[in-house]
Amino acid sequence: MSFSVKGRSLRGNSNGGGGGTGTKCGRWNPTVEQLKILTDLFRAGLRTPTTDQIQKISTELSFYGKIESKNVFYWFQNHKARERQKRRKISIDFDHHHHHQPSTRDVFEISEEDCQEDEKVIETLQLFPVNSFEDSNSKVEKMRARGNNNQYREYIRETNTTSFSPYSSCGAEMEHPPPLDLRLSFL
Amino acid sequence: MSFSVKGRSLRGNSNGGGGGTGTKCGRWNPTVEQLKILTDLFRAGLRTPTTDQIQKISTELSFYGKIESKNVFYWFQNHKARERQKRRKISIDFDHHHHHQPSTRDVFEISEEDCQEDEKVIETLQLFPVNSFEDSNSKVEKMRARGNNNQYREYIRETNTTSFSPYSSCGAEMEHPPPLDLRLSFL
DNA sequence: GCAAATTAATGATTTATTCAAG
DNA sequence: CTTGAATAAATCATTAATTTGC
Repeated sequence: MSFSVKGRSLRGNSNGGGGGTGTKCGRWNPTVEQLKILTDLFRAGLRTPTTDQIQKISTELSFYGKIESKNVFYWFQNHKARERQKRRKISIDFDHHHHHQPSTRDVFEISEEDCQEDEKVIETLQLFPVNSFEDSNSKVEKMRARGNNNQYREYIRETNTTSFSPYSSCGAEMEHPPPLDLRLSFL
Repeated sequence: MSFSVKGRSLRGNSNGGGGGTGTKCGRWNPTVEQLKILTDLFRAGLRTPTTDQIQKISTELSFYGKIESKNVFYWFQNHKARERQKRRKISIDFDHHHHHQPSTRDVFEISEEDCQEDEKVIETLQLFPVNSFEDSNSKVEKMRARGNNNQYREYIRETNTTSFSPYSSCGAEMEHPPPLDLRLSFL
């Protein structure tokens, strides 16, 4: 019996420099902004940045807090792996599940009318599961027709790199980061 | 505020499935018993029940009132999401309260790394069928079950497995449902 | 006390992701 | 690159709580 006692210590552990206890830095801890940018890059399709890209990202993120190139490298490594892991687990469960039970997906169709005045009526007949093996094909077809989400992945987020950064010029100290769309253009 | 009173004329739906008393059908409204069981299952670690688990749960809960599989599915989806949401909000408040700085850890925006989803501790749930004398306050928050897989989104449209309770036909008198400890064993 | 009015919960849908197969 | 599968997040919509004026 394994609990996953994953000590998820409550937040607020402002470690990595702690409350004035010396200058010792533990491991890198991304700030919200850093995390947001990294996540956006990931969503934009970036998975394994090149050394050059890592360098640029690191530089960009350094505006929001201390960070090293290796942190960026590790982040992508870990994030990619964990996302995959998550999906893989689902797949395993899925297979396992279907190994024990046939898909129940294409069974019946919706009967919006199971709400009825008199609860006495025995709807059991309609509701009885029954084996819909012979009919499954048409049902599946219907499902397919509806279920397709033709949403193509949006790699295009980066496409909007209009190559202009109000911050790139002049050495003015920037107080606030540019909006995301612009920030992503540094790559 | 912010309630969009959208036309959709009410069709005089008085109440949905409330406790097995005469009803029409609005949306499903869990009875206390149903809610208790669902909550217990969630506390026990169940997060994303499989299709067959949903079916069993639904059947079990039908002893207490009308219910459909999809209700169970939705309940877990919503409950899981809202627990997560709640936790996230707490974190934010916590951080605000502590004047967190941008340079420190700032994890409230889902960082996959801290936000552990439901792990897989299926055995835990399935192996402690009975004897779950849950005092409903133990700190087994870490326990997670991952029995998951396919989501109902499509399934629900094709399926309409209303579990009918022997009670829903009123008059019929059946033995009272078993105590909770036993009830949880149906999974 | 009691409903109309308003707010809080929460059931039900839709949308946006991710990985991976084709 | 496209599409299939399976969500989780965001949102919509309806019901329950509650507040409020009488």
